Amino acid sequence: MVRAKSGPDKRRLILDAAVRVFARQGFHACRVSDIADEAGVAYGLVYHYFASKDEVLDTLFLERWNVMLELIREVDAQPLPVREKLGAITSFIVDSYRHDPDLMKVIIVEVTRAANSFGQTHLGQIREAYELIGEIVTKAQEEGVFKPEIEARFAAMAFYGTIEQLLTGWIFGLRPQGEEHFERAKWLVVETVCGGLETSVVGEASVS
Amino acid sequence: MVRAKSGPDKRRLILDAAVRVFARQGFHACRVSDIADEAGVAYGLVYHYFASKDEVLDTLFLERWNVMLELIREVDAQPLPVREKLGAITSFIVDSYRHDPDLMKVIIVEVTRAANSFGQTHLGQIREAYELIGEIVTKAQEEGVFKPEIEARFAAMAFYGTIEQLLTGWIFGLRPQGEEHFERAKWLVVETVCGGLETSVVGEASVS
DNA sequence: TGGTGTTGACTGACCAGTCAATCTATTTGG
DNA sequence: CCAAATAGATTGACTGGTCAGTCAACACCA
Repeated sequence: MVRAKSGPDKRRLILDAAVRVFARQGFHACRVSDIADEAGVAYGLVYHYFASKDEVLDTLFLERWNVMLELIREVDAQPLPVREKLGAITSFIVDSYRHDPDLMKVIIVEVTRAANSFGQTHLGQIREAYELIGEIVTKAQEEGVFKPEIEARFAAMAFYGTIEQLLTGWIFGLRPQGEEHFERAKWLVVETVCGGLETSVVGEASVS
Repeated sequence: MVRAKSGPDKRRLILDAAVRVFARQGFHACRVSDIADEAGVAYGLVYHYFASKDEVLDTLFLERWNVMLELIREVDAQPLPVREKLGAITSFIVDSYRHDPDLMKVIIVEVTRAANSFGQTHLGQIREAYELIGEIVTKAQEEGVFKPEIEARFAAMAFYGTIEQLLTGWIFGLRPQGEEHFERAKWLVVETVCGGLETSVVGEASVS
């Protein structure tokens, strides 16, 4: 249990391999042997570390999601303007995708689907994120920076929905990727959600 | 081939049963025999009307998605303010959910979010929706109603992402449902996406 | 020597898709 | 007006292949 010093941590090896395989073939379409092969490990070892194929996916999701929840809590605790708080969260998620697109693909594509069949486990985690973001919005409303007529819960949903759709666009290859796009996307998300699509200036419309 | 007058159209029966079964158990988790049983029809008949289990899902998705694309085209062609155009689209999708939640659940959970299997097959259709909404945004930008600095494609994505997240919330029981909520949601989507979350008035913030 | 890590062949269940037979309705021709 | 012929609709038992999970044995370290 001490798992001591060196040696290629096989458990980690399996998890990382699973990410690649799930991303490439999808959770349902891949076999456990694909994961083992990808990890360069015997079939049975997967079952030494995980109770089932499902548990591998669960682990991947929870590992990452909890890091995100922690980040949101930290951000929320700091005395920053809403735009910066939402910006920090957006930044974290976009950077997560930049750093490991496969993992984010698996989380977004496979877990939402899984929330259907097994595990209210994930639903609880997802709800938690909603609520934390909702609190940030509520505070902004109390400060008078955000409109009171849009419920905080709904606002949180719109914010998260925009980000998730952004990642989905990247995952499906519907949106351009690359350093510059990632950075610009961060600004776009915050600007769209906070400022809206309409021109805020009062002046009349000008046509070319 | 004439399929003439009456008789319970078995093909339709199978499709409707499939919606219920897919919504309840998920596409992968259900058996073709479940669909046949639910439809009160022999196993083999499913294969008389459809080439495969996949084709049943394909059919369900395309049937509905094409109606939506048509609606968007019609709305776009009319000379209405952007808010009303986006409102009409939102309305259509929300009403689709109200009318047949199971079907929308299947479309969103099994197709729209399935980047590997079905999403890939229907990328064209999904992209089409993005582009049509993008055109609406572009026109609004030309009229000076929408900001030019947020790319139309991104705006379309934020809009669609918000709606999809809304339905996802309903599907997984994370958001309250019912007539009043459906109607209010329509307004909220448009107000959030167009007007943004921030208070538009210039005055300073007031603290309680 | 005991415990943890590691192996991979094997099994038991499951299920998509096939197919030959049966049924039902419509058409033909006598 | 009816019988035979034709074509589609409907049935469900069966097959072939797949794959998650098991397990008994072996390797390596303390």
